[in-house]
Amino acid sequence: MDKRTKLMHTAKRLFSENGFYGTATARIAKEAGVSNGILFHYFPTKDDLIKAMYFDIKDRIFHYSLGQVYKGATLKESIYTLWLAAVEWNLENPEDFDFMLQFENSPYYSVEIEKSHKYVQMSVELAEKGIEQNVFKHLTPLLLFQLMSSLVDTTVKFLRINPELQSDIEYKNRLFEIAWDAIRK
Amino acid sequence: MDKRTKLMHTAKRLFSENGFYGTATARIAKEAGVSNGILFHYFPTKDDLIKAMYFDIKDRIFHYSLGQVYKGATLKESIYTLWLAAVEWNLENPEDFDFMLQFENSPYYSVEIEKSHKYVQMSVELAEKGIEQNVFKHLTPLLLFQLMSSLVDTTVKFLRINPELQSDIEYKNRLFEIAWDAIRK
DNA sequence: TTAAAGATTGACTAATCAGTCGGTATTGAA
DNA sequence: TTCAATACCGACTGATTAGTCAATCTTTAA
Repeated sequence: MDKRTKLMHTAKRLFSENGFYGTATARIAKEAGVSNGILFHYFPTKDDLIKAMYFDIKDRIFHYSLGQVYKGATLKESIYTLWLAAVEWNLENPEDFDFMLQFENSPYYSVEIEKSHKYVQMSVELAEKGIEQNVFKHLTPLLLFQLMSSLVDTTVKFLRINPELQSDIEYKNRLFEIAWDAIRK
Repeated sequence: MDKRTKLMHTAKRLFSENGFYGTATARIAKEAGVSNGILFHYFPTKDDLIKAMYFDIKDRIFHYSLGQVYKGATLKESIYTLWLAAVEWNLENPEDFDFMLQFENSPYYSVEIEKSHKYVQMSVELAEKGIEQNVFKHLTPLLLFQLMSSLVDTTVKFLRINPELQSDIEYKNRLFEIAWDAIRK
């Protein structure tokens, strides 16, 4: 693993444990086993590091999710697949999840940043389709996506505190129905 | 306004603009027009200040919401009133809203802190009632509350970017139906 | 073989920060 | 009026922080 990646891994762990505030760049470098200087070689500022990490995480969850949906699936099936992919990815990557929540609720975040990502663009397109087909409630597509996302986040938080339910696919299906009922007509 | 309150007001503004990370205690004191020492007189540490602010905000939204519900209301009416109260309070107090989101998604936060508050306790009781009456989905009451809360947050964020919809009560009702559909049987 | 570009180091610094402290002013109850 | 508790001040400090820099090593391609 190259040093740039090592830095991001360590930073992710420290940020999710101690927050942006509580994590010194020197500590990131030290625990990553690299020099202090190399951190600023790859990321000119601490903020650059934080932003780079955010886009990296979004990319990874995007590719993971995309690999799950299959052509010819109904709209509900596609939504279900994406919902489940997001839930499971976040459960399997708790540090990424914590980091993302922190980032998205910090002053770093803006709607522009959100919209700029392919993951959101794809989801919005799907929402548009659902509205056209009269399956979803007639609301702004972006809103439907945001509602869905926040329900995914809440579901993940809940399943983290109740790990015994994580493998119960029946229960997960019931959790999906919440999200589905929220957006469907 | 006493200095303790002044400090909390200023801190709220600065934290919501620049985050916990980006806000120095000295700056809070300066912009509040009080001495540096008095901040630490009332709040032994910066963390104490942050936590005190969080509980203060939760108290205020709790009393505001409680004043809105009336006896003899149906379950759906009560939920609607609480939903609307939360949405409007957050819209009218954007700094409190931003502060709270930041806090709840930072390492400061835990389920214990959440459960400790009367606002949550009252909401959970209401959720239990809804489940008993077979009106709500049969899921953990705390989960139903958390889902509701996250839908409120998303709604508030959305209405902030679309201010022209804030006074459209018809539209707000449609936004409420999302939340209602999510939790009802 | 050479030379340029990129990777890497770690000691260093100027700025900033949370929190202290010694002292003064104000209040309120006895 | 007294006295103790509390409110308040702001200069101060020791620790920490993000970011720099001059130097060395490694890689690559001509």
